[in-house]
Amino acid sequence: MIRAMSTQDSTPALTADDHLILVDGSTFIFRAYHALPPLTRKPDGLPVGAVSGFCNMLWKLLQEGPSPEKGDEPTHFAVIFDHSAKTFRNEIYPQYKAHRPDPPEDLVPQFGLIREATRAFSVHCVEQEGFEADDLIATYARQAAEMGARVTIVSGDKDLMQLIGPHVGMIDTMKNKTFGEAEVFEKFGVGPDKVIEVQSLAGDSVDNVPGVPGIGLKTAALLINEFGDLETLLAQAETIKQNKRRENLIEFADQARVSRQLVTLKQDVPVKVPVTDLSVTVLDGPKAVGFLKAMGFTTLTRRVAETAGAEADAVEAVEIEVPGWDVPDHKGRILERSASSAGTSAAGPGGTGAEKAGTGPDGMMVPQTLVEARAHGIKAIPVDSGTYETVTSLDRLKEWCAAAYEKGYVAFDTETTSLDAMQAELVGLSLATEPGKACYVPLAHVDGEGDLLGGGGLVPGQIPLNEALEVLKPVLEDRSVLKIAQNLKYDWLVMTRYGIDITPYDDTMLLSYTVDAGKGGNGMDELSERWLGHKPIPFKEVCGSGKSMITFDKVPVDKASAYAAEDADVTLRLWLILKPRLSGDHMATVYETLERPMVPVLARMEKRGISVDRQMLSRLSGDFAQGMAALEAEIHELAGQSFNIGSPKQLGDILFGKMNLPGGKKTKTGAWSTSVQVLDDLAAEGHELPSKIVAWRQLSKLKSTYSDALPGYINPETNRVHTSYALAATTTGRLSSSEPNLQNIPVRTEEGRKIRKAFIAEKGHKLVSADYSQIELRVLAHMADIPQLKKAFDDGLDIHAMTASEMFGTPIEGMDPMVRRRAKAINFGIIYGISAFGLANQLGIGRGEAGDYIKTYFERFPGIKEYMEAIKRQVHADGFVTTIFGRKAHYPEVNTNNPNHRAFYERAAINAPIQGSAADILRRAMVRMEERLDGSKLDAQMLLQVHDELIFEVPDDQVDAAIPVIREVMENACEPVLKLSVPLQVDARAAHNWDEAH
DNA sequence: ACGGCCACTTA
DNA sequence: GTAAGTGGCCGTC
Repeated sequence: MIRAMSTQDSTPALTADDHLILVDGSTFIFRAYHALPPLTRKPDGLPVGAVSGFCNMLWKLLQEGPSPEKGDEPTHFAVIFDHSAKTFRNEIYPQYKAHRPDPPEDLVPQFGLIREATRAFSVHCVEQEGFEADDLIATYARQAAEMGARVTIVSGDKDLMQLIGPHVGMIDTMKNKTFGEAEVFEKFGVGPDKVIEVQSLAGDSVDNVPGVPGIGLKTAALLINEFGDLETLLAQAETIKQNKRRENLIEFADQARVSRQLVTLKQDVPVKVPVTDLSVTVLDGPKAVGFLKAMGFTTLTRRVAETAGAEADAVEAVEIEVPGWDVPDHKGRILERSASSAGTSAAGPGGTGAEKAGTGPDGMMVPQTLVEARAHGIKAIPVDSGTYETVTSLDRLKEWCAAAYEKGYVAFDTETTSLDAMQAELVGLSLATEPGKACYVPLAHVDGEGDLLGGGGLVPGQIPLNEALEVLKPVLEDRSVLKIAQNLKYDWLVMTRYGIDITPYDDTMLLSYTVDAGKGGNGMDELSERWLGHKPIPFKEVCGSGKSMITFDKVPVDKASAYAAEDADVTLRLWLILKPRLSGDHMATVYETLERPMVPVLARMEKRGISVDRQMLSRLSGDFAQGMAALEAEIHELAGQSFNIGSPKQLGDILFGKMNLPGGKKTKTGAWSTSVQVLDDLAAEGHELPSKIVAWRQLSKLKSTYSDALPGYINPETNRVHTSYALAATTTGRLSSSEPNLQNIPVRTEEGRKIRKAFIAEKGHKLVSADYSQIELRVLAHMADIPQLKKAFDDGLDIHAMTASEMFGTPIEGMDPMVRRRAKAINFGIIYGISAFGLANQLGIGRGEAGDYIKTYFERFPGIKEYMEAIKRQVHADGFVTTIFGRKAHYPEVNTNNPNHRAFYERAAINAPIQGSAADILRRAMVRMEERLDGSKLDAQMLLQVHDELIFEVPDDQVDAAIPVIREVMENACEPVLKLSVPLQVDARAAHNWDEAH
């Protein structure tokens, strides 16, 4: 509740019981504007997104204070703003913050509104000419701290971190992150008192603080930790060993001193409003309600009215004048959204999402806020690796298993000798049953001190591996205990090799992917920082990296224990937070049907692997090398000199410098472009060299990426290649494949297909390739409901020829192949969120002509145009789009003001439901395929997935029986939940190698 | 030793 | 114009 304090007669000094909150208003405005979805006031389109974020933040702070604990409510409170752009710093260094662009036009009117909002909440609003908000904050913070009061700075600005100390804390409400000395140390590598020294060396490109060239944060911290402060360092600069570093420190000493002045906050501003005057005053209910009503923030209006005891209906919205705002800004780009949905989105972690949140119409809590409440509770228990148990006896292990039974769930994680699950050996295993309650069970640590003899012996005190697994197996396979893991596929694969098939299970990575795809990574470290505000011990701190990396079994047990148990602890906490987020919007169905069941399916596929013909690849490498050598000689001859053909830089110098060919195109970084397009153009002008370069590059790629590299992936135990599929790597729902990537094995050229021929079936078997024909166009025809397309698919027509016929009026019979090619390019373009620029590039025609094609296409297929517009509306309003099965793909930055970025996200959003729905269908097919083949008499095994294709290995005599089963499962993959209005068609073939099967 | 850039491979 | 991963080069660590 708001603390009522009198300010009438006296302004007493602050005491230890007081708590001053200083809100950095200026930075908040910018951050809120960029982080939150745009929001405009209903009647006139006045932009108010940042205002909304600000009001919600302010209200929450006034109500609760910066932390949920009781007694943290502020007694003193002020919002501090920058007065004008020019400050005393510009006199020291004119370029300071000089390259800042003007604020976006729809932000400008919100500056004044936010000051008004501050006053409407009866909060002090302070700014002073000649000083930045940061200086005022520094001054107030120092004064209050000297009086013994606590100070909380509300800001995300790292420049304010120098103020942090015993009395002064900092909180970033937008990221839900608090900063103490530990966080400062993490960021700057020094304590708050040395932040200035580090900043003066490292500089800051955002504020245009120069610093010393060649010195970044890391080096700066190193130097300051060694020398203490800037002046000492500069005085002893001659003693620095590194040549360049020493020279720069000497040459740019004065620049560093100026930088120091720029970053040092002024703590003695002659403030016009004394700190004692900043006490919290009684909220003027009607005043606040009047303002909020005028802004159209219905939810917050109601809440404030309830709390302040004001009758919302009785209060008139105040008139708000915004200079220069009379014409509504409707460029069709910022869509109106209900105030209630925008209102609370600032509160959640990862808060850029615009999903439905907050309170329902009757004020009841809906899941999103429950999730927030829960997250808060979980965060309150610190992650502390000192509290974990190292389990060294069977009795203790049994206790932990009993705790898992008691709870009904347990988070677990395996530690192994390798990132490759097919070669990894179990080293230990961690468990967690409650936040903060976790253990590590070391099983195979060795004392490998690296000496030549000795070492290699098991560290004493570990439970024998087989005995531990005997105890754990019943728990890991018990239906009544849910096993929770992060990226379970890895652990599942490791454990299945030890004879344990984990079930049932949840996977926090897949939970995150289901609800937040597109918002960022789903790795544990990232999720931990996002949801728990905690940075787990990095793997490389335990095992090192690069050449000096050690395997986990060589890690000392205590160190391993801290790392491993923390992983289980964090995993459990993430589950507690993420699992409830599945409620609503069919997210649980998506998780249960498209994500979770994929884990064992993919694990089995990876485990099976595929055979490659090592000799064939080796011969190919030889052939490619010969071809390259011949081309190399010709190329050097034509160039008149020897150079590295693989270096685009050197090649550019030769072609466009020495030989003076007409270049023209440049890359992003300003270098000459030597892309195929450029080289092909040169070849078309009759130059001999470029086409040889293109041919050389093709061979070089085939050799290095495929024929040379693939044999290195053959597992010595199985003699097969085992790729790794990532389930949560793409925004759209596709899988990705790596180490090696088997989803980009060459197919287009004759030379390339030789690589594909090296993928072979085992003796007595065939490879069967089954691929969906035009699955994305079919999905589009269904989603956008296009009669001509649907009919064409029903009738089994050539879809590109039909498109051409529809567009250009030419009959399908005897059609010019070039006409069909254009239509095909357009069909692909549609799937990719077409642009005239892209189509023109693809077809080698002018932008205008390409635009005409698109126009004609939209006239013939108006439903496609409508579909695209609907998607754009949706992604701007909600921040995400959905597939036919309800999978979400988020585009949190789609509302950016950069027109190019905006268009890019719009195209991606148009593509996502098409690509993603197809990916969903594949996933459904794969899950069922595994069940179906498993339950049949067939010995057919699913080995690979390549986006629209599945590859199987089938005994010779079962091929004819397997193919109809495979087709049947794939063609009916949508059913029974969805009846596609277009048939799915699957083509399947069998052969000894992949090239001929495809 | 690591990361950005460029080029090339697939659906 | 969409979605991915890998390898070589090259500059900064």
